Amino acid sequence: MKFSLATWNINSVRMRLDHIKRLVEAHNPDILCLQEIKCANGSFPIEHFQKLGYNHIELNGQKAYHGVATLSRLPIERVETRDFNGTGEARHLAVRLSAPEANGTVVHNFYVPAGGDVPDEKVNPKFGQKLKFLSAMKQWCSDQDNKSANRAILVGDLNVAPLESDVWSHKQLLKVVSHTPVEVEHLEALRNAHDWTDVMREHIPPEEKLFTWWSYRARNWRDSNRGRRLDHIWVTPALKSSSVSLRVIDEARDWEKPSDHAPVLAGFDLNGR
DNA sequence: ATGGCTTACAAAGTAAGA
Repeated sequence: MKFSLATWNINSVRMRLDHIKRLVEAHNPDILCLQEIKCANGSFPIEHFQKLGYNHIELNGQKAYHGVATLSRLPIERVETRDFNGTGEARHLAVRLSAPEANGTVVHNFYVPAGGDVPDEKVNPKFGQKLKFLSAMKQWCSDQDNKSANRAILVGDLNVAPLESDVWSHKQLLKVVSHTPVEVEHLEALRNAHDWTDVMREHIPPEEKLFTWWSYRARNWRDSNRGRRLDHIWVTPALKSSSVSLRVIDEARDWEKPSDHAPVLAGFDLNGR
């Protein structure tokens, strides 16, 4: 069973309908995982996605902030949404691929809290909440049974750039939220808690700079290239060899009134895996 | 100069993103 999946922090789904159409026309992902849809479920533009052929739609939205959506051409079943911080914010959605050949593969769509400006939980509660969210995710992974048999894909805006090559300047970002050592430690502990594979870095060597986000404030995002890799695609050990292609669709960052994140597109082949 | 911009919203200025 082959399929493609795109993950994209869309920064308001209603502002970006043309961009979604453009991504679909150019790359036609079978599954689309969106973050920061910034609308309640009732305001989600379902018809727009149905017209594009996404007839299987699961939402975890909230008004104005955050919110995730998973849209699929392949049949999916909603599994759950989890509130890792107990804040009531919409930051997770899990669905299962219904096809028997998928052997129960689950797709987790995440939007980890950004964490505010100051990387000190004593003066910035949002930073503490981000670390708490990552710790709760880690605990959830540790608690899973049958870790070697679990078939799961975890994608989304994890809001941490773990490697030196995941930011434009490791040295200059050590005290900037998203690349501080304590955040990287939390992300790595989470990854190790289920032995997740960082699919992007399976395809693109860790020596090579790789970004998925560029600030709106740069005069020319491509020339200054002060990016970070905040968006991720991970798989469980059972799916380690299932990822057959990967690309950051950075041209989307050049479209008119873009999201500050670019989509990440991955191809999977579950056959015999 | 990694904040210079962008978004949502009982709507003008806040809050939030990262």
